[in-house]
Amino acid sequence: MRLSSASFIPQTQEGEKRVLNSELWHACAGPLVSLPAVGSRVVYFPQGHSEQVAASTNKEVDARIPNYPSLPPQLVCQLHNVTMHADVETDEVYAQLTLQPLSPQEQKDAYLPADLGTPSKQPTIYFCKTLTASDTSTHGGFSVPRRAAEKVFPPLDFSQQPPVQELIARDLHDNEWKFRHIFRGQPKRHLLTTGWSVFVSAKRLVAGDSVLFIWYAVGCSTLFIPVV
Amino acid sequence: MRLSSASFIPQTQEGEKRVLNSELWHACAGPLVSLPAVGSRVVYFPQGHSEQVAASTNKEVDARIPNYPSLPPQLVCQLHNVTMHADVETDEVYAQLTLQPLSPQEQKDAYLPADLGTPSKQPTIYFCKTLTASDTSTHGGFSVPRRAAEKVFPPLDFSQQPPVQELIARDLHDNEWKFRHIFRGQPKRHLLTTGWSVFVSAKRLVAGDSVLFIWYAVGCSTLFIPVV
DNA sequence: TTGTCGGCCGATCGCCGACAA
DNA sequence: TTGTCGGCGATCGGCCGACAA
Repeated sequence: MRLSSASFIPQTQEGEKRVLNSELWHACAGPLVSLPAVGSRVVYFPQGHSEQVAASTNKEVDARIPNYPSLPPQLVCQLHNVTMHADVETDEVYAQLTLQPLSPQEQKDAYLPADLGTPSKQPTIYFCKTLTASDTSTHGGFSVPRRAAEKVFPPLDFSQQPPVQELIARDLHDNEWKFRHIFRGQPKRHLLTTGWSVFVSAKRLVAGDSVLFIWYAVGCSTLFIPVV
Repeated sequence: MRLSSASFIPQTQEGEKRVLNSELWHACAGPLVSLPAVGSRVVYFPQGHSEQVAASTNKEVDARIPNYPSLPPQLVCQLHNVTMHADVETDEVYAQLTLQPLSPQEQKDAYLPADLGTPSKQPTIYFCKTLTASDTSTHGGFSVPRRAAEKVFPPLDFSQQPPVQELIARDLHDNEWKFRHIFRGQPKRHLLTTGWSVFVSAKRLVAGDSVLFIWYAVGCSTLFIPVV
């Protein structure tokens, strides 16, 4: 079971992009995941790390994390850098932390309480849906929950019949995805049609997987190209 | 550019299968590749190995081959085991050698001239073709060079009109592939049709890639099921 | 001898509202 | 409100010989 995500993010500046992707990263990671602040002190458990990597990759871990017999079970470290990543194949999010072990003297020299990390902020304008069999079949498109569409997608032009627009979104890897968003049927409902199946097959989504959309209202108008 | 291969190998016994896959492995590796015999002495160059791995994977090699500053530039080793492998994704062949470094004393104790390796024997009954645009397009099948088909494929029943049969082959991973082999057209030519496109997409073959067929005449008749 | 193409037909894709849960 | 389905048109896959390199 996997989670795919897309955000409607304008590519205005590098700085802004990084901030927005950080928000998408946290939205995918969930509210329980928090990252410690750069400069704070963290305790690193080599053995636990080895076991977790071995469990998640089902591979021998020796080649990646050499077994140093002299390594202590836990190390007090200073956090130098934090970068957010997403697996190229699965979109699974993970973070890379650069740690520097502190000598016993350094630990005494300037003791500071450990940073517990800033709690992850969930974006308010987003929705997450578990995909149904119909959503992932080749027979049709993606049925968008009504309140989700009204909250997250830019408003449709209801003077058109039927109301329809093109959505352009970007995923964690900054890939661009285009979706045809239409409001049709009896009773009326929001659907993503053209472009949806490409996304499903590219992300290898199956029923039971989840998809997450977030939206930034600011400066996005140019990205949503209304279809005449 | 990649090489895909398939052999028409009966799955009679484990032992025979191993021998046959060894032949397919050597056919893919090419005549210049030879493997030293188990028990012989080989010289291992850690630095050269690191550089080669780094070049072929385009990745940092530090994580896989730790840099031991005290490691000598070359090590005389005894070869304990040789296993042939093929990459699951690309079918690229490679071998895994288990080496044990010999102490200076051991090297002196029983000096034997280094084994230069048994030269790789190319199977006589095989053919290799570089795929054309037509071979890999979705429009049609695979055009088999006439002499290659007559040499490697089992003979067709020309009393049928057109002559046609089903070929069952196995690749290096022991996966089974079925191809419809037909002799038709004006002028007449050998073609692989049904089943070919599945192979192309599964192996992700493109024009310029090569495909290699080998055939063992002994005991293969049951594997070639004539289509009525 | 064989690489590419037009023709053709069947399978699949994917958009539509109907309908019911 | 929304998951699934039948209907259907459009597209694509893939088998055929024609033809020429």
